[in-house]
Amino acid sequence: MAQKPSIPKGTRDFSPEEVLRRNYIINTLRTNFELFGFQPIETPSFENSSTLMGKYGDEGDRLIFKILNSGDYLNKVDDAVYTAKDSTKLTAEISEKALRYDLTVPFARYVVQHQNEIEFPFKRYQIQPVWRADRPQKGRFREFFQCDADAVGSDSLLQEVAFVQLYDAVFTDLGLKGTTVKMNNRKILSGLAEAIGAADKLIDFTVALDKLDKIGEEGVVKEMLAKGISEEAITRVKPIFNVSGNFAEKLNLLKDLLADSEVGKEGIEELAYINEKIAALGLATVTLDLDVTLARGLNYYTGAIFEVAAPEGVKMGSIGGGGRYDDLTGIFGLKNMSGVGISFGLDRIYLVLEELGLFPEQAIKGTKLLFINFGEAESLYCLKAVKSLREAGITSELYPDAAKMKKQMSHADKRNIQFVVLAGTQEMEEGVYTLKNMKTGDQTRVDLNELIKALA
RNA sequence: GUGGUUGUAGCUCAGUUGGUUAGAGCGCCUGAUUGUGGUUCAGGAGGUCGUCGGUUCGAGACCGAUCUUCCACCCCA
Repeated sequence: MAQKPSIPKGTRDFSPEEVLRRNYIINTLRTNFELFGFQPIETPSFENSSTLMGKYGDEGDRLIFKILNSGDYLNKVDDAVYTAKDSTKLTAEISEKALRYDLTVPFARYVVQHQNEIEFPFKRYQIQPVWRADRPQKGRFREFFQCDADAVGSDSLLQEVAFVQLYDAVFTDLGLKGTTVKMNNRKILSGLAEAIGAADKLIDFTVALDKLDKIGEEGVVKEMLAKGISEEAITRVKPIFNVSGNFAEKLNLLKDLLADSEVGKEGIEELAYINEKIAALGLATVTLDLDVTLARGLNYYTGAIFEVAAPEGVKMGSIGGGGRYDDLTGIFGLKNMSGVGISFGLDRIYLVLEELGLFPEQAIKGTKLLFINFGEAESLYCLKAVKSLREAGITSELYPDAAKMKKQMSHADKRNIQFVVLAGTQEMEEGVYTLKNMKTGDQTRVDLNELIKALA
């Protein structure tokens, strides 16, 4: 079947069942975002290249989908650039638009562009697809949705507190028990690097540290050595490789390590503040934890760092993450605008809910009742009932053709429709409907009012 | 971007060192059953073996390219 049509790699079609389930998650997110006072915005699928390029590092630039200019774009290219075959330079000349790579940079652009209309602090949420020219892997696609909530224009740590509560509210609503919100702080990481005399190697240090649960202590040490961090420095920082205890106990250990680091102490204070407030307010299902190894290649996070781990026993990486960036909008010329935000990993949450069987039947049901079509007169009789049922909020429909009964029944069965109505001449004469429960096989004759009552 | 891996019916997969007409299960269609689906029984349809090229008397199998799948790295949600 060579001629079979296909979709680009890393993209997906969603079946009706999948869309219903995704919508269930998205609706839960949207409800809670709004409950917490976040306002929805949307931005275009594509931006000017200049808005996106250079914001995600060299690696990021490579992964941005570029959109070819319209018209005879090659004809306008500088001859020297064309003959040189320098892809980077050529790209700039033949493409001036690119697909959205994440929601954060467009949001920063939005804030700067509309700064005079926005009332600060501004809290927005945004649920839209983004695109990356990455090589697909399990759970990694070239088109996927991001579900972000961010707050700009406030340095208050109460924002961080609210985000922990937001995670708690969402995962509680989804019935997902046992998730852990892991927190860290960029200032602690800076402090650690400083304390061991490797302040200049902060990024290498954190990237290596972040891999602890993946490659183990030995692997991390090896990578740090390879990056030029001294053995002595590594020995000093080793206690954090296997810290245990609760949030406060871990903080105490850090206090010793970071006693001489101003920035480190600041980070500890921030985390302690957040932990105290959360402890006083209480959480329903989420556990708040401190994870010093949390670093997630986040060059732009300056304060809090969040990551959400799925319940233990579920083989799944993080299902959410976020953090604070003090200079969110600086790249677009608006200084001193601090932002903090979190993201929910829709696809991964979907996989976790599916694995644990947590999608509620109710939220994903389609049509509840199908009327079997026996002919012209009977259809009209049925359609009158359909109208009343729909007014009563009951999803119902009439099979469009007077096809063989077997075909219609089988259709109801395959679509998982729980009830069918058989209404032929007999029922019409008596003004009743034969209602059949497809699960139990039970059949009863009811009038319209009873029919509505039976399905409500 | 680097290294590997996968592709045979709608789906999941067999297919011997290269040898007639490529199979199974499930699904699909028809009938048993003209007012009863899901179960059962009988029958049937459906494949240029991802694509293009090469080796060979002969290729689903071997070689090359390309696309696709999945995995590791890089990076990331």
